[in-house]
Parts: sequence; structure tokens; C-alpha cells
Amino acid sequence: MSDKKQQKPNSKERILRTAISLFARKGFAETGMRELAAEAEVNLSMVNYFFGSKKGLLKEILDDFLSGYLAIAREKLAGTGDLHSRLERFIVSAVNYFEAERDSLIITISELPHDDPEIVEHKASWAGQMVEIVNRELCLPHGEKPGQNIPATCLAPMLTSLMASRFLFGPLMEEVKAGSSRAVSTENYTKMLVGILLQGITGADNKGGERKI
Amino acid sequence: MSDKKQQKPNSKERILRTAISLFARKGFAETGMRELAAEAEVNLSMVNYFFGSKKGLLKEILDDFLSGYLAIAREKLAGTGDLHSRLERFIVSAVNYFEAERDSLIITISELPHDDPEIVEHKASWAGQMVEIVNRELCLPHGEKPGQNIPATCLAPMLTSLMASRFLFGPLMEEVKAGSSRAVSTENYTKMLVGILLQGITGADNKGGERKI
DNA sequence: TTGTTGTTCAAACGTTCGTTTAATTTTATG
DNA sequence: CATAAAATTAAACGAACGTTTGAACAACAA
Repeated sequence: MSDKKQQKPNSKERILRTAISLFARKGFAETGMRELAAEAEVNLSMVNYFFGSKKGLLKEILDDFLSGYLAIAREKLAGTGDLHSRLERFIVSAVNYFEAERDSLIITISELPHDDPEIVEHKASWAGQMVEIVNRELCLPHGEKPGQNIPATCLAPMLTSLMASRFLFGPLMEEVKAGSSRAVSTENYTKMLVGILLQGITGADNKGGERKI
Repeated sequence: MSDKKQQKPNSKERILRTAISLFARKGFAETGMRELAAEAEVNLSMVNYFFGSKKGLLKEILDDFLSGYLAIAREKLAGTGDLHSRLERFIVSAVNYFEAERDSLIITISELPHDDPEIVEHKASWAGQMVEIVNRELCLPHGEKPGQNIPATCLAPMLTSLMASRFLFGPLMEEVKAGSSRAVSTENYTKMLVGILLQGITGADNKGGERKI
């Protein structure tokens, strides 16, 4: 018994982990409670016991992921440093976070457009805070240059979608070309994103400086 | 009777349109056959009569959308012209297509990561062709410059995700800030994308020419 | 011990699901 | 008109859904 209790963690945590895996692979509505309970090796009732309902479980997954994403945005986009370095360290942190929590990312993106009133307020709350940060740290400081002002409600989705593309399309691309996920390392992927984004959103007046890649 | 029969189109088409709307708003699995039939003003059995099954209906929606997207990629990315103009006209066409078929786009993206074996082969077939086009028309001609070669299995998802972000996040952003969808016109949105992408993926050696925006 | 609190369990709740059947109505063709 | 084909209908199928119940079990304090 050198480990604490690695072989049998909390039932609640086991449910959470299994749910994240199943929801990402099969979809939330397509995953049944009995299937989830069986895979997590718990009794059927335990899900409702710990999370109240199936949607309560989904809400916890979304909140866990989005709060982590928002914390990264808050920490990395703000503070000292010019736009380039702040954006770069944000992308590095966010992409690493997406990779570590890729199943939660897939669930979040997949459930994004659905208008379940019980869920949509949660998403809107997180999205609103994200837009606020992007607006304060990225849009406003560079709104001086005319013709380059991208609204935060447009830029925030762009950034998130671009960073998430690798993981959203990952399973499908693996089906298309086996091993394609490992053809580009995560480190190189972030470098690509930084290169694309920095030289783009900083304007056409960029005279080839900032050779970040 | 000036119109052909605008008030009552084919039942099959009515089912298709209603399904696209409901699947996009509520999700595929969350939408019931009875709800769909009621909203389409059609008997419950008609869905299976015309489409075989609920999944057959989804497959038709996905195939319709993806074939149109692939046709645009084929037509706009290939042909004469330098990379800049070809990429620009592709983005213009694709974004307009996404806007016209935004519900189908939402359905396609939302169902992307799910591994239903009956659906995944369809998606993989389309994705494989898309990757092939991107590789032939974008990656290979510019693979000469070292350090800038982004694999097509990485670039194609990037392009698609970036163009789709406006529509994927649209409903949520409207919840965050009413009217945000109309804050940026589709034309300006495409110009933003062109500006970001062109100056990014064409490399850091770009000396500020090509002021497309 | 007794009582309490937090888990786990088997069983069943009523509902809704996607699908099928068989009869009927409509449409088109000879 | 007659007849075959296509479209539409009401009703029911068995299966699976999310949820609830009430009892049993574990750990621990009084």
C-alpha cells in the first residue's frame, strides 16, 4: 500500500472521469445512465446521488473546464508585457490546458450551440467573462489603429476555435490519416498558432519583425 | 396562385428543413421523432418512410452540407492565381456558404467528435477529400519555405474552425451581448479572416505588402 | 452499545424513445 | 374508369430512458 488508494478512487470522481470520457466520445444525450454507471463500476443510483441529475453532471463538467480556461485567460492575457508576449503565453497555456482536458473541451464545444435553458445560462456566464477579458486586454489597447478593431464577441470565439481545432478534429483526422495527431507536436502547434495570430491581428503594418517562429 | 406551391412544399423537404433547424438548436439526440414530426406537420411515420431512420436523416444532412463545402474548396482553392487570391476567394465563398447553411454547419461541427460507426465513415470520407485538396493546393506549393510547412491534417481543421467560429458561437454571443451578431457584417468578417490568415500562413518574410484589408 | 451520517444496492417507477405494421387516401398512369 | 404506385394515417411494438424509493451496509462519535 505505497499509494494512497490508487486502485479505487472516490466513486464521485470515478463517475466524473467516466462521464467526461463517454460524453466526449459518444455525446451527452447518446450516453445512457446505465452505460455510464457500468463503465464507472458504480450503482446506477450513484450518479443522481452525487450530481442530482444527468444534467447536473454535465453542468459540473462544463463549469470545471470553463473556470479553468477563464483563469488562464485572466492570468496570461493581463499583466505586464506587450501584446505579443501576452498573447503568446496565453496560447501556450491554453493549448496545453486543452490538451490535458481535451475530452472536456470536446464536450464543451459540442454542447455550445444547444439552447437547453438549464445549461445555456452557465455557458453565457462564462462566455461573458471571457469576452470581457479579451475586450479589455486585447481589443481596447489596440483599437487606436483604425480598420483593425475586431470586436471581442468576434475575436474571443476566433481564438478559442482556432486553438481547439486540433483537438476537435483530432479523432476524425486520426481516422483520415493514422498518426496525424502526432505529426505535429503540441509545442509546434502552439508555435504555429502564435505565428499565424500574431502577424495577423497586429495589423498589416507589421514590417516583418517579431519572428516568433 | 402566382407561386408554384410555396405554402406546402414536399413533405420530405419539410422534414429536412425542420430537422436541420431542430438538430442545430437542440442537438440531434435531444430531438425526438414526435417533436420533429409535429413541427414539420407530418405524420410520425413519414420520417422513416423518406429517410429510413433517424440516423439516415442525419446522414443526409451531413452529406448535403459537406458535399457543398467540398465543392467550394475544389473550385476556389484550385485553378489559376497566386495563393493569396485563391485563399481569399475560398474564404469569401465558404463563409457565405456557412452563413446560408449555418444550421447544417452547427450540426456538422457538433457531431464531429462523436464516434457513431454509422456516421463516422461518412465524415471521414469528406474530411479525407478536404485534406487532400488543402494539401495539394495550399501545403505542397508552399512547402519549399522551411519552418512554415503546416500539415494539411492540421491546416484544414484550422481553416474550417476559424471560419465557423462566428456561427458556432453566434447563438451564445447573442446571449452575452444582444446584437453582437450584427456588429460585424459578413463581408467584414471575411475581410478579417483573410487579413489574419494571409499574413499569417504566408510566412514572416511578408514585408507588409498585400494590404488586402 | 446506540445513534448518526454518508454510501451502496436492487428493484421498480412512469415516460419516452425509434421503429414497425397494416389499412387508408391520394396521385398518377394506362 | 381502372389500376398500380406513392403518400399518409392511427395504433401499437418492445426497448431504453432518467429518476425515485426504501432498505441495507459501512464508518465513527457519543
